[in-house]
Amino acid sequence: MKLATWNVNSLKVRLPQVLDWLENSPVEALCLQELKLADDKFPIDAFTEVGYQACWAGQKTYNGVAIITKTAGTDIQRNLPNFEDHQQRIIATTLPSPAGDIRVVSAYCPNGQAVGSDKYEYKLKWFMALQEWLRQELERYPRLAVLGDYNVAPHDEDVHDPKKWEGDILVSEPERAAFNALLSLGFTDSFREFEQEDKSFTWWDYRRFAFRRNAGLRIDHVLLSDALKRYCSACTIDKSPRGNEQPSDHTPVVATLDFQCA
DNA sequence: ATGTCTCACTCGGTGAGA
Repeated sequence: MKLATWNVNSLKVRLPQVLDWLENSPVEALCLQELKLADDKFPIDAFTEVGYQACWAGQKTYNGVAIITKTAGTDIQRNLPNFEDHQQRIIATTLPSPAGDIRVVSAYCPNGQAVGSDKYEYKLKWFMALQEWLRQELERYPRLAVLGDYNVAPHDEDVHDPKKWEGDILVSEPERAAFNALLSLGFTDSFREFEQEDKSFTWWDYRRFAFRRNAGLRIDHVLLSDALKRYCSACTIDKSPRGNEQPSDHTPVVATLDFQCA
């Protein structure tokens, strides 16, 4: 089975691309971020028409997350229970798998704007709360997958020009420490479990022809708990939607779980 | 290059956020 994540930067604009992508890349679960639409505007009918179900936590204008699933999810959780926040950045659900139930989280971690800003402080606090919550989730659901836009490039190899970006937002040491603290709970950055091309990125600024120059960052990740990692046979970045008109500035990341191969 | 894209507010130009 495949699990995927994609920051679509407006589901209203990108819905045809998402439906097209699902048709060509069937997955058990597709985690979406930056829906930028209110709950009552979520295009649930478009997904049910093509055989998918969904759960979502929407918000007007900004943020918003969803999980598009083949089978109905249970035990749906919106937002971090331990963090007072009107911004919709988390949704989680439980899905059946051959190895038993797996817990899937779609996360849109704060961007942080600039190191030292109010939004940066919010980002670091939010990550602390995410860490505490995931620690509890892991106890309850050992098979746990956390997919999303983390807005952190974990290592210099995840940055097209590490010197230019040094200490900047998305790569600063406190942000990387917050990301590593999640891994310390017992998660693996599944992309790095496999051989990958140099300069593999998931996000490119819309400006300055960044995609054409491959001036990107790898900030969208699939974190798998130890109990799931053993089934993971591949993790890839799918740049194909960049060939569309009006592409998102992020591309999908897809992890394959093979329950025969454990 | 303050570079582009999206949405809100409101019908066109500006501000916020990424």
